[in-house]
Amino acid sequence: MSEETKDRPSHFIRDMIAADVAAGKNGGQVVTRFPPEPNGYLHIGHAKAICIDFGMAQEFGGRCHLRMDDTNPAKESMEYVENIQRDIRWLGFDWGDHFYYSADYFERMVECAVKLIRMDMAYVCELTQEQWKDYRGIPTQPGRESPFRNRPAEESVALFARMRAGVFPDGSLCLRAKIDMASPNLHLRDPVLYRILRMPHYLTGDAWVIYPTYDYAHPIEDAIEGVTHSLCTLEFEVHRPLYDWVVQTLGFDPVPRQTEFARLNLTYTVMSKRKLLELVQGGQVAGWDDPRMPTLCGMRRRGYPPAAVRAFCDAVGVTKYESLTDVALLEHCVRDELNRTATRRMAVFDPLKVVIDNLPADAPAAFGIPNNPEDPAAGTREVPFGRTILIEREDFMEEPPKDFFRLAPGRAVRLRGAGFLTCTEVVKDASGRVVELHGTWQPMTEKVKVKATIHWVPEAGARQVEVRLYDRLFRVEDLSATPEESDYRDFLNPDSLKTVTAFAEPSIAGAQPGAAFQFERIGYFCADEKDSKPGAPVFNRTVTLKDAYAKAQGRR
RNA sequence: UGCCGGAUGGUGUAAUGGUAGCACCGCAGACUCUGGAUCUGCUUGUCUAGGUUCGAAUCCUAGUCCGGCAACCA
Repeated sequence: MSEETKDRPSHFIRDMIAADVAAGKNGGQVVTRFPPEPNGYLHIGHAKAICIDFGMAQEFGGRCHLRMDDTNPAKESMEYVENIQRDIRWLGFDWGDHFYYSADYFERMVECAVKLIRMDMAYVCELTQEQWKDYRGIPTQPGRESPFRNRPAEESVALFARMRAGVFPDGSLCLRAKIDMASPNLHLRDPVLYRILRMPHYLTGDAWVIYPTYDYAHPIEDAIEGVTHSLCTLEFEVHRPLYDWVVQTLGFDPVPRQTEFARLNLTYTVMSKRKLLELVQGGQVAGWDDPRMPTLCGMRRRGYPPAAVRAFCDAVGVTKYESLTDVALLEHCVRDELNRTATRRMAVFDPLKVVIDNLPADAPAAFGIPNNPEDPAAGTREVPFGRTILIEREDFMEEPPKDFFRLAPGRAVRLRGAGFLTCTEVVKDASGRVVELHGTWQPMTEKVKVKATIHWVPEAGARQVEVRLYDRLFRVEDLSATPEESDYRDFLNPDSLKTVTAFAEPSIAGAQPGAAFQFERIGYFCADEKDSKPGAPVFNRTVTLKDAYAKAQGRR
């Protein structure tokens, strides 16, 4: 076990693999796989699976294959394949040379199918889907055997060959396993192995008109690749007997072993490729990589560091309990990482002008302020100072309550990295709105006793930047507990995006796309990787900073 | 009411017959050139009922509740 993972709490899958390795199973080898279907983008739920699949292999000195589970050409495409690869690399995992497609094995799967037929373990069935529904039976009652179940093997072999040759229309015939029509497990009631489907496959084009089903293809793929531990989510639990039937009946040795764990659910979001696709197509979000999306590309654009996502996946654990994880845990992991790594800058979102009346001629024209107080190695940057500065409007109150520590008439605060400011005069317009403050400045050497430090920006040289303030996509915590007759889209948060203009210190102009910042006292932001232009970055709010004062206000 | 699986504070997760712990959230305080971070402390939990045992979250029995399964989807 590697250093990095040694002190992590264990879970049942790690324990199982450790026991297998200790027992010398598979020669002590650990081979896992992550098998996405390329019909959508990867989301945070997949991140959990990726961390488990790749993480277990890494931890036990094995390998993890990346395999496109592309046995249904209907919704699959190369665009998805490429983005899946990019997102996994971004998350920090590498499959080396072990990249595969289910389509790689199509020919081999046909050979296996013929073998099954000749073993009298499969047959070509001519029942329509309607008829089959009737033959299959229901959970509480056994099904009936197909009239085609006992046709001679060679007849099935011939029909199967003609199926492949495109002699029959879509859906008219199929190849079924011959297992047990009375099984209490529906998946064992002569499941379909191959269906006829005239649909171009993004990889094989129109080379095939028959496609294997997941239940048949997956175990064969695992077995061919030498996968030892086939880890998947709970909904495949009832498929496991079929998985085992396939690899055992075909005589693979050794056989891969399937183990299931609970998928990840997060509060305030949906985690289904179908729904995410609908949001994209319906225009409720700007695309798969909209920063509000729980997709990996959305989180990247939002500014979530991959290390934070990995830390989160470690933190949620691995069990068979279908839980709903509080998104606050994810946000905690993001803050934790960004606090250590993000470059500090100052930006004022709702400016209030302050004129310093006593600024001496020899006052510093700029201050060197640390880029990251948590990391001295990050150095400092120069922030120009001058007679007129901008402060946050909410950092001033004309009549402050007792628990407000910031600027007020006659009161002093520290200006971040730039000495002290005392408010001497409040200027209002005709409507009584405060439009300007006057004050006096004292250098930091004077050690004025203050209870707060506020951020500021020099009026001259301040850069106006576009900032997108993102909030949760949905208004309700648990979308699965929503009324039956409602649609998840009814619960979209109308305030999930607000675009504002902020005034930032001059150095912000040099922000590189994708770079992470903390705007002090406000939150973490990243320069948008798509919309930023040289010298004119656009920012996405990653997550706010905690704000104890605002929280206390909310309680009042 | 068939099969498979699951239930530990508000949330997530440990403890595998021997002091129910950790993290997040929340609350309180200390500290602080970010009302951030950090540090300290606190509240809250073994689904129910029986049983085995010196001792049960853990083992047994019977219930309850929740999730999944009846695509030629994955």
